[in-house]
Amino acid sequence: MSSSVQRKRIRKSPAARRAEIVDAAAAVALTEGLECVTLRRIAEELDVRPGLISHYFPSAEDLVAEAFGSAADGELDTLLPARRPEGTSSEHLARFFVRATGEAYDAVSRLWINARHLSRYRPALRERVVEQEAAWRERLTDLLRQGVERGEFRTDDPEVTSIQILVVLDGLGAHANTETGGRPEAVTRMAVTTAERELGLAGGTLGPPPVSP
Amino acid sequence: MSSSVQRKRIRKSPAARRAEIVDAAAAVALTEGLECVTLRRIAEELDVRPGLISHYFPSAEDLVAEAFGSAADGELDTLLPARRPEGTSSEHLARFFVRATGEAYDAVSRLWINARHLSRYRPALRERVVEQEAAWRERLTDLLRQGVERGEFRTDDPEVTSIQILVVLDGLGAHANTETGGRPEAVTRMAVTTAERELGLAGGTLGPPPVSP
DNA sequence: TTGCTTATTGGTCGCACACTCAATAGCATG
DNA sequence: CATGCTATTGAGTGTGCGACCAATAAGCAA
Repeated sequence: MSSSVQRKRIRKSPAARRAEIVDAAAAVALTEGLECVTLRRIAEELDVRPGLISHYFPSAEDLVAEAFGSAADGELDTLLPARRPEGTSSEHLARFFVRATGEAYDAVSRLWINARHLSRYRPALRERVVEQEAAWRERLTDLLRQGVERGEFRTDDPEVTSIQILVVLDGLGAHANTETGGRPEAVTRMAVTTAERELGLAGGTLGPPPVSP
Repeated sequence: MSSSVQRKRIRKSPAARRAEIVDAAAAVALTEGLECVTLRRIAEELDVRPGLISHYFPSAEDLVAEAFGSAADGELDTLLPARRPEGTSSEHLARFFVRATGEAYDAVSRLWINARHLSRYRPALRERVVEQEAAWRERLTDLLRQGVERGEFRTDDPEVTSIQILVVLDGLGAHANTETGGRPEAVTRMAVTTAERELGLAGGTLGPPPVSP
């Protein structure tokens, strides 16, 4: 009756199986946390035996690192698509802030906190975190640079500005696990405010204007 | 020979023993991380049997929460002393930034990341984190309010300003476990810059001035 | 000094984890 | 249809964790 009682083996190509494992691990990492990415948990997810996961990832730590990398990659792509066929830089940046401030982003904030903490003990994960930090920074820097070229933004150093924006976002996301009540609007708006200030934009260009009486 | 081979029991008052346990747990939390606060680890630290720790903390989670609370309390007191007999508010705030930006603060940043993440799974710890967030916010708000009263600072809402400063500090501290190279000065200075801007102070009032040619 | 309260021990249990490896069976290939 | 390669299983190892509890002895009070 239940499909969980599966006896028959399903044999897949190494590439396909590996991808399947990484996908499942990334999903678990994003929803339940990186410490739930265990051989048993992922095996259960795919309805295979734990030994199989070990076969593809002889060290469990590598799977955890891969899970984070994959999840972060995916999030970055929806947050700041590499290809931006149409729209102004301001529009792209505004969309970025909408996504990165919405409640749906909490899961991503949690993942980053998770990874940043766990990387204290796991070198393989730490490497991935450093990689992803660079990737996110570069992707945002690219967008800012494009805006500068188009004359939309004005900043001496797009990279410094993008780091500043990301620092504020990290600070806002830090509370994703504890946040209870609402925050003052001046706090919620900090990321947008920072961007507008550092890019020489008028208030309200990148998001809802501060306080409408 | 070795003092670790201790047979003789040392019987202490419950209050003293409990305090001793919490102190040891706080120290381990600060240096090795909250996941190292285990019955066995703390027992070893005090050269007693694990069962004794269980006796004082029937649930290990409560010990972890207590360890974080104690460590955070201690750090807050050296960072923002409640009693400020002498000196201007600017001086106190400047000292705060020196401490909260120095390399010695990395351990504290790590502890906060640790606690914020772990509180995802442990309700008792989460409560403590929320408590400490409030305590830190209030302590900083008090300092800002005092500065406003004395005419040193100018801000509409000291609490909002203090949250903004703390958000930036959280953002800067987020990388305590991965930081490799140096950061641009404009990033390092973000906390001070934010404070100066939001408090209507001239650049350089609260820390080393930006870029000396 | 004796006795009593209770802080402390030592041992045990069950659980979840990563890791190992010989045996097995799916499936593409001929 | 038979065969060989190898993806997959099943079973077992060792570790560290929290929790539990009866037995023990430290040190205070009588």
